[in-house]
Amino acid sequence: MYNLTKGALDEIMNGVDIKKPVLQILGYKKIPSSINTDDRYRLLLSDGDRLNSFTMLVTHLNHLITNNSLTQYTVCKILNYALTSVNNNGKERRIMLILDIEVLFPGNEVGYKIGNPTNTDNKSRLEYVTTSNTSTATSCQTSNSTIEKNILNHDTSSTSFYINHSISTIPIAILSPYQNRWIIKARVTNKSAIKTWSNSRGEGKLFSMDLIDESGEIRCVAFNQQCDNFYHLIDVGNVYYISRCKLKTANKQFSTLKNDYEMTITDDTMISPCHKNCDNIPMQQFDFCPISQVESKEQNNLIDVLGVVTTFNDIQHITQRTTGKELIKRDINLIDDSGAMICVALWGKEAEDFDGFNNPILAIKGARVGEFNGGKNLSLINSSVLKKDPDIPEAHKLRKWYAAANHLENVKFLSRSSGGDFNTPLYTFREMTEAQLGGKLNFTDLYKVVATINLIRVENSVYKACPIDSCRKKLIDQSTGIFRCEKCNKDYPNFVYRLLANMNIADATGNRWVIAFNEVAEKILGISAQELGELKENDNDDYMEKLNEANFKRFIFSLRVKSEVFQDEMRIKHTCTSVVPLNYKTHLTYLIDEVSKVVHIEKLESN
DNA sequence: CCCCCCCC
Repeated sequence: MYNLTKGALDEIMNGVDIKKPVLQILGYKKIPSSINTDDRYRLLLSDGDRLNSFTMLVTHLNHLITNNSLTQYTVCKILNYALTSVNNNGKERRIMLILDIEVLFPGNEVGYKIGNPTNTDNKSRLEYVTTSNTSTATSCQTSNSTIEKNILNHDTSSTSFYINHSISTIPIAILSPYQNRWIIKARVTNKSAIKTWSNSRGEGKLFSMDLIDESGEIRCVAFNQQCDNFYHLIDVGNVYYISRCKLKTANKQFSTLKNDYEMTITDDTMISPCHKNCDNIPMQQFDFCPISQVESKEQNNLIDVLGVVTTFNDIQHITQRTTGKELIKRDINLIDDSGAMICVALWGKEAEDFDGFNNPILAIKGARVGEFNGGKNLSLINSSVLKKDPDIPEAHKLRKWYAAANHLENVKFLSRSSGGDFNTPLYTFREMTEAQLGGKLNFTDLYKVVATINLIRVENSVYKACPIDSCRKKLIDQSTGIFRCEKCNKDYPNFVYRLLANMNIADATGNRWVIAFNEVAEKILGISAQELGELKENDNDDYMEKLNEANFKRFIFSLRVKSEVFQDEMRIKHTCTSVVPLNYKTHLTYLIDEVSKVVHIEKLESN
């Protein structure tokens, strides 16, 4: 009824590569773990003849235990495993590390122990084992040092020396601070730039890289001298033999890599390129989260996404508030077949060099989830990896999806920019009036309009305001260096400049008088309230010129309609709540599904 | 030994 691969366990423990053995689970045990590390599970396996409990599940398969997929009597196929050894009270013990497993028959369906398996004897553990297949990597105390000398002291030109040898490497998944004298064979999937730091504990430089093999992944950091020694030897995408790094507990806060540890390069570390038999070492691994699901992710979560670039903004120069540091940022919009679109922030050189034309596909590992204006967004952080047009099946699938029509219909926009609100309609002035008359637009509703500034009223565009945050009323200048606030009923020696831009803006269908205050007015005028106030004080011509510069500027205005009674007359007031500059380079990120309308307006205006 | 990820 159930065909187990009889005799497989003994053979596996003796280093014979058994392809996909079928085994029965007779039990499992949680291995006590230290704080901050994942639990490890040890399985009791049977091949029908023999029992063996020196088997371990790789931690990223722990969910199979917790979701009860690997219960007693389960018959499963071991799709991939690695043989390794651990130090067990001074004795070397071979361990079968299960890297991938498929349940053939659930335990409750099988319901009994197959055959009458007996304990394997786990002796002869120190003999050297050759393996022709690197998937059954082995580690053996006695042979390691010789191999290390042979392979790692060679310069890169003579790497062919060891290519066909069975090098005793261990899987990344079992690296721990308690393992020494190991070698791993791993692919570098990401390499940071060299970074310098300076703090109370000292200063220095470092670079880090992400390493991956069949069993797992780990971050590796090189400081100072080692940073200089190794930085130029490492190429992203290549496979290396790496030995003798120091392991320490990883700080999960800064990395998405699935490993409890990270490693530091030491004086003794040796790194040697491996050019052959690397096909089994995986490339970058992603765990893509559908964009629609980002909505329910918590702030600061690190996630992987795959999406098509629909639009991208110009770079922005930003001053970091806390440090005054100049930052370069670029926002791009990603869409995927989950029907959602999200704004992703790139920083620094990555932002500067980014080319988003022709709708590239981006795979991003470890982007940070942020919240703004009630929406969600993503931001690349130091440890994030950005891959453009990756050659992976998911990307090809997404490309096909994007090439088909309708992908921008019914898109859910997860991000809210400060400029435009996706939820507000884009109207022409005529449409806005019709909407009001038709009862579609309430008097408190926001709407957007693409318009040009005809004229800014010069009078009162900048004024001296009450320094009290909650007041901000226009002060009466006593001409004695004392300013009176009638609202507070107080005199102040100081004031703050505030802006009030009273503008006439027009599109092809009409025009309106609108008012923009402070931050929004600063954006429109391209000058801070303080600067404009000083300009007005010092040089009226410069002040006038600055204001006139704003004429004929084009924006997407977000406007709020408000009615008020003024001198017994009902008036409608339009307040500008935000603006997005419209220039030929700006991609209208927030207007994806309304681009045709913008184009339509532009045509009208050019007539 | 480092990086807590920037801005609207």
